[in-house]
Amino acid sequence: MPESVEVEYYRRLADRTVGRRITAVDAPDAWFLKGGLTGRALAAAVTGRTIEGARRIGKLLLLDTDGPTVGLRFGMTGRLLVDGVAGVEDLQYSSMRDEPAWDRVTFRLEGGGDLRVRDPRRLGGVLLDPDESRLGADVLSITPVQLRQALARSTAPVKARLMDQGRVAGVGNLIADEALWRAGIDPARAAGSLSDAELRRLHRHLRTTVDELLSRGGSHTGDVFHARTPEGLCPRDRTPMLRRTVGGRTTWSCPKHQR
DNA sequence: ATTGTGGCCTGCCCGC
DNA sequence: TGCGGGCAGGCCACAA
Repeated sequence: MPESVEVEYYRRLADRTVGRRITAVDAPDAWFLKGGLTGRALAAAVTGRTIEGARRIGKLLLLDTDGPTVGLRFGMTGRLLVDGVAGVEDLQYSSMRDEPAWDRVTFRLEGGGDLRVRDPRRLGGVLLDPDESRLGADVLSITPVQLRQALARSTAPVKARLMDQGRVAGVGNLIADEALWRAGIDPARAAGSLSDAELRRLHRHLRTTVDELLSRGGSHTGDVFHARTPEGLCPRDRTPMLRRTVGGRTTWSCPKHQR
């Protein structure tokens, strides 16, 4: 599903729209417009505007125009298409069908072409001038100090804190499980119970996990991904993987080396 | 404030 | 062969 890795691919794809002017907006699905936004208001705000940049904070894609900023969220099944090209071909848990009925918002661009969000399950959304201050440090650039601050003095499971977008932006279920597996930390541990050494280890693995998933091609390319089954064995020590719900999410971990 | 839970969205997969 | 239940997880509302 789109975690920070996929949204980073989307950002790179969206770079193709920089310098192009928006001529029209199609927003047929009112549910997809968030924060009281209407199709009419969105069209009025951005029609005639030129896209000046594409940024990403966590899982939020931001399109800066010479007017307002458009925020795009992809949930777990949303794909970005620019001029008919998909930002991600292989999206776990979504559908690869070419189904225009799933286009929830389309920004038509001058001279032909467009940028659209295709989301079968409608879990994503569009925001106008989203409040960026509500997001924590981005996982691709988070510092050890920021990670410590995000986890310190919390009794919540470390995995839940990692996935709290207001503390660390961009960690979804697969990245959380992969990084904690690599760091040898039990996802259910209280976030505030990590030692300095464990915090440093987690920070290192978080960064390298995301770097590797980016170069491999997606959040589903982690070492532990194929072990997320009832018969799955830990790729490191061949121990049967443990399936639990942690932080409200299906969680796979190794009961032997994750402590 | 913090933490946990349940609901929403709907295509897809499995078993009968 | 068709059908129905369960599942996936990001996000939000709400409760304690």
